[in-house]
Amino acid sequence: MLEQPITDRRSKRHEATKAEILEAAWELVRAEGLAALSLRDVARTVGMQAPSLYQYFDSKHAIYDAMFAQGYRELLERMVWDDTDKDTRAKLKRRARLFIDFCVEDPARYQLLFQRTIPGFEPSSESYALAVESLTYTRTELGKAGLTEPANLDLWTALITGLTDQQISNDPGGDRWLQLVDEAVDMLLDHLDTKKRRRK
Amino acid sequence: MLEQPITDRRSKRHEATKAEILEAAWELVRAEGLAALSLRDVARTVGMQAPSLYQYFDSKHAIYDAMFAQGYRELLERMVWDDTDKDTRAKLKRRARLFIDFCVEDPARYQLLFQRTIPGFEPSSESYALAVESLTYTRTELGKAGLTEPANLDLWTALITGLTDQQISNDPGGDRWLQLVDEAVDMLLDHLDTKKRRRK
DNA sequence: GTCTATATTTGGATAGAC
DNA sequence: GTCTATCCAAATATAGAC
Repeated sequence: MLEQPITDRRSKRHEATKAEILEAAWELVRAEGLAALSLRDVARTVGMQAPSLYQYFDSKHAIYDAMFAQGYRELLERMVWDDTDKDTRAKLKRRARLFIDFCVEDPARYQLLFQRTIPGFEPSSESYALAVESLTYTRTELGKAGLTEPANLDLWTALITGLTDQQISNDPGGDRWLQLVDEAVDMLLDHLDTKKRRRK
Repeated sequence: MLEQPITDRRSKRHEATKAEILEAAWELVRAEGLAALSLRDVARTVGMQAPSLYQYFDSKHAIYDAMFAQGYRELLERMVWDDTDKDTRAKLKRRARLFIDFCVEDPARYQLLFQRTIPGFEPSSESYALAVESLTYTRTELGKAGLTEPANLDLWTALITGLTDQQISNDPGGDRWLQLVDEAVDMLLDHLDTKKRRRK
């Protein structure tokens, strides 16, 4: 009897406000840097007073945690969306490009998801599960393309994150390293082909 | 007449204390994370009160700046020290290994020197000059080994920082990506050889 | 050159009124 | 659910005594 339609409407409003708060947090983090986020700023951006935020998030870390989860959900979504079958090389190049674009378009997010830089922050197990899922998914995809050996997967991740890192650190907004993605993937695949052939 | 020997002794002592402060800062940063550094902690570690530090450094950022310079001086020193002539491939492998070891052995220093993560900190022009010098030196060395084209140098830096980044982020204390350094360098050099041969 | 005392700011978080 | 008021802690930095 207490469960009325109004409850749904309320919780919907609640979720909407949470989303609004997170959007403000992303905005600030992109502008001021990940570590510079403050609750007062977030509140001001959404037109609230800081204490009101506690109706939606238990702490500042809870906000980081929600952003962490949101980031990985977005990445997973893009990967699944992109999942068409095609020539292996072309597919791997697109995969690489998809990941690098995702990182480069929002360095603050990259920092949050892939680097350990906020002192004291660790994702909740629920959020962390999303990170694991995205890693597993990537591994499966690479496996389908013939990249199965652990060492080869490690070489892949090193190459891709290296391009990402350099692009973000040394040419933000440009494409100096983005241009090299296709060549880099070819280099890696050629290398693995040669390795295989030699072993026979 | 005012320049007496005592002045030298005093300034020597002063420099020694500065060095002591920096050593304490490194220690803390390695233990607590780069961003977590506080003047109080530094002072306590060297057995001082926080305000006394201002006799040696104008601000917290000045400490970061001195650490930044120290880091690059150390890197330059190692690079020059390692500078023996030898087979090109072996030399490049050693160069790669030297850089990656330098980064991996102190992730906090890596963060300070190569990533932009402390909000508001920018190295002074004197310190930045050391960063440029180390980059120039590296480029010269790679040039001697035949790596001259900008795109190829960019591919090199991407590969090396990628290995570094993965080793630090995903296997701290281990050698999962360190093991791959030689293979990665071979991969890159083979690729460049092939490229050159094809163009002829 | 080091200290104590303190100013100042900032920011996370809580209590309680409305 | 939002606010005001406030607490508390931490941290940079300065003033001035010794």
